Amino acid sequence: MLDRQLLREQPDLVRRGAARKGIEVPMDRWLEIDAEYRRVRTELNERQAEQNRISKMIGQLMGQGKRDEAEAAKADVANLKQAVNEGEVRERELEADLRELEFGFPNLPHESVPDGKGAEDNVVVRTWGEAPQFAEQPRPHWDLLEPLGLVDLPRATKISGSGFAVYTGWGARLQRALISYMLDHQTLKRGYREILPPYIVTRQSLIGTGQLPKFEDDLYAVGEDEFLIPTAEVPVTNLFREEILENDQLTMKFAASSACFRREAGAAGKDTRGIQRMHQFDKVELVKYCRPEESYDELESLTADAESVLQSLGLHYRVALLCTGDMSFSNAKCYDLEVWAPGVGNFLEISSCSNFESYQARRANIRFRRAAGEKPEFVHILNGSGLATPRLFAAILEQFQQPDGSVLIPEPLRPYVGTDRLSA
RNA sequence: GGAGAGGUCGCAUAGUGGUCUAGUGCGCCGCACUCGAAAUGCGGUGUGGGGCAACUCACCGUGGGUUCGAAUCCCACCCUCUCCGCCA
Repeated sequence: MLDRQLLREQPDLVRRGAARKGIEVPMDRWLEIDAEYRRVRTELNERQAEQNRISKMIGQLMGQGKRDEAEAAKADVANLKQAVNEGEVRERELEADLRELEFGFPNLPHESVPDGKGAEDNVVVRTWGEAPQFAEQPRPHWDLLEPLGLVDLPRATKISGSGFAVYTGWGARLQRALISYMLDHQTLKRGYREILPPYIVTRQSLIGTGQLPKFEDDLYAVGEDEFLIPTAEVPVTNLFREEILENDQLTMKFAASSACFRREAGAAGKDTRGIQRMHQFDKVELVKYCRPEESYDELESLTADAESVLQSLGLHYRVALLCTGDMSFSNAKCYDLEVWAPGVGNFLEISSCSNFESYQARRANIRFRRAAGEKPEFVHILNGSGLATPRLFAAILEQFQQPDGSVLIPEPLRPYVGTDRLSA
């Protein structure tokens, strides 16, 4: 959601920003309705004031026992009452029309975001580590999972359908270890507060973070108004919905692990092999609430926090700054972390670190007050995966596979997994 | 799931149809008094919207309704608490 003041006063800025994302917004239509809305509002305002005045007078007349005059005043107010009712209906319609249009306005890209059409125009801003060298062609993770007994995909399909994984034995243990390791890392070393959120949220929460009303088909519904979370971002960002925070509470940093559920309707073709794209997966999500002037510094440090997991495990990766054409609807700037998968022969997207500025805060009505007596302002909200487990799992298998078919566990992970090597 | 009680301005409370544009206490902010503080006194202290402004409108869990007028009456729903049932 964008600021109405901004839409009103700088429509060209909004139009241009949306155009950079390849979206044409109905700006003229919005301005037209807004003008009408304000006209109706002002007129309604005056009529309500008049009605209140007369009603108060009737009260006084009744108190003085002047019944006839009171009855006369009642007759006078009848027309006014009808006009007020009609005005209220009209106002509600216009307000709903405005909101509907506003849901279709994307967040505007930050000036530092490069223009572009799609993934090919993203800019790699840095690369960390070296790609491990192999004497022979390294195997993709889907060829390693079964021999090592880590995942049972056929049986997962049998019990749940395609797009699900059953982690077995050391695979299940590695999965659990990754989550514990990342949570410990982010909470103990990077200052995040741990959150274990519910996996089901209401429709209202999904509107707050922007998945609804546009992307209902991507979600698993478990009732009329309840849905499985597609990411812990949803419950964590909604924690402070409709609240006004104190200035000294900011910046707040949360690390939440959860299962994530995504239907991704019709997701045929891309990245379907192995465990790269699942309907259910685990993820540690980082969420920050901060003051507006700090959000771009916070984006850099959030990205660094997510990267630090990969660095601590010694995984080769790169960071891409997404271009306007590849970034999502509601963010203003976004870095993707891509981990090297030598078996697949590609970098896998393992984290997206985004600054939403006030876009989500405005939808979810999350504000803060700089000092007593001052007007509340919207906070800026950021989030990023830190990290998603299936692709991290896959990258570890591929980067640390050995000639004998075993996989070395990175040093810091060993206490969590309970072994230094996975072998058949 | 059943029965009962309840949801009012940060907190606590008052308010059962018309000076409620919601009172009072606490807290908070400002001012006065003071060398300073405490105490005391005075004033202020919610959110959103419209208007250049004076000002005004909406909001007493949410949504409807009755009425010239609703915190107050009616209907539906949500949530909290207590008890009962069921359950990991």
